[in-house]
Amino acid sequence: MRNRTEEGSRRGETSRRDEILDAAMAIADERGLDAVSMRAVAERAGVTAMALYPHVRSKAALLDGMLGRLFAQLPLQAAAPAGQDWRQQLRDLAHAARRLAHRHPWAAGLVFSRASITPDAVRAVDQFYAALLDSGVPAAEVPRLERLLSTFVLGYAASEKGGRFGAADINRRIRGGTLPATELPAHALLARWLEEPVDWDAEFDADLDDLRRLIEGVAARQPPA
Amino acid sequence: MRNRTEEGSRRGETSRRDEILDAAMAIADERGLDAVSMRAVAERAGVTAMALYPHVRSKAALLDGMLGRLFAQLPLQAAAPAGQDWRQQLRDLAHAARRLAHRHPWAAGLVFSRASITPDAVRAVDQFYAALLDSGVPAAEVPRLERLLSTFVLGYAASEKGGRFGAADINRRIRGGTLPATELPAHALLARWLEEPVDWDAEFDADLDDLRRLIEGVAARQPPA
DNA sequence: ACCTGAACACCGTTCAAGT
DNA sequence: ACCTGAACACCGTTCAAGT
Repeated sequence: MRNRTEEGSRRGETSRRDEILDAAMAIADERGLDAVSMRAVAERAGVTAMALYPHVRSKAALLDGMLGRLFAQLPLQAAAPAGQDWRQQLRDLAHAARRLAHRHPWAAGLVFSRASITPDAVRAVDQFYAALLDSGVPAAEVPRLERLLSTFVLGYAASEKGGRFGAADINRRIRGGTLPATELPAHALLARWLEEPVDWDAEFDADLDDLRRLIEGVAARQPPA
Repeated sequence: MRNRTEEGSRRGETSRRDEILDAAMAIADERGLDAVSMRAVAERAGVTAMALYPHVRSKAALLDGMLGRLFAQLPLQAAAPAGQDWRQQLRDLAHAARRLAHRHPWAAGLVFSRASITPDAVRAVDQFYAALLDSGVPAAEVPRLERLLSTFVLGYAASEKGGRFGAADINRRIRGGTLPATELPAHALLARWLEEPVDWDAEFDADLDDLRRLIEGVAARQPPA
């Protein structure tokens, strides 16, 4: 039933469910995830809150549906032409995921808090698997490396948007404040580099380069068949 | 003011604020993060909800305080004797963080959604920095690699607890269900390995090994001074 | 200084009732 | 089949009032 709805939406038939998810995503984009209440979504969809329940089982299901919509956009954005270099394919997927997280800041945090396994999410993972298989990594290692890479990419996006990385800029304040410098010897040694502002785009690319080398290292551990 | 309270608590003086945070963490451990309401925390602390506000500015501040308490336990658990091998130090820190996330499943998701920069969190980062400096990585690269590693470790713990990794077990169901196998060519090739249950402890260790090699690779790019 | 009671403007969800 | 109104048991937070 729900599957038919999702498959229907893939063929361009805009269902009631899709209208509800669109309303919820618009509210999250404009006013944050906390503003997404059943009542607010309903008002935007031009209906009462209780009218949502036949289309989304619960608020949790609504949040899962929002994530599902995002994943649906991911493989399209990456749009990897077959036969492309696996390095470029992985880079494109990683950049597409980060771009999506920038456009929808609520998404990165959400992805860690629910097991959202929509068909679209599986399709994106399949592209990941294909690129890793191309790299020459042993098949038995592919699922693990996909999880390693996707965990990093999603975690990076979530850290940027959630503010975890913001801590870097405040290190100086803390260091000069409550904590004596003797308690933070490594910070003292790194002071010169901690005071420079960080280029998050460049850092993401540098990380992806190092992770590509990690993959090549795993591939080299065992000669390809 | 707040700093005096935190420093006080480090010296064993149990403040009112600490009692409140203890109550909140106990509720989160027992009944999940959603059960942590101001009213529930107050009841457990033997007081009305409004009496909390002089001690924690808001519910958001209460959540930050809970994370702060967790970070306070992190460096102690790792308890790195000076002069220990940097590889062992990083492994210990990673394992301590994951153990903490297992004991308090609500924490991993929370850490990505707020910029919690308590003195204790900075202390933990300092240990990370120190180990990376020991590895021979250029100082300019240390902050980036600390973020790369901590993002992975926290993301891994959050994925385990939040259910994101659970998707692996369900891949079969999806594959046999709504999606035609032709749309998931890489899943088809990997079927043999996707059907085996995953040992998450072993996978975490394998990931840490690969990341250690990544660090050694960065260190080797430029000869140490 | 610290706590309380009542109140305000919200939540997610159920259920009987309408058409 | 689809939607509504009223209701239930909650939220976080403010504020005047108590001691």
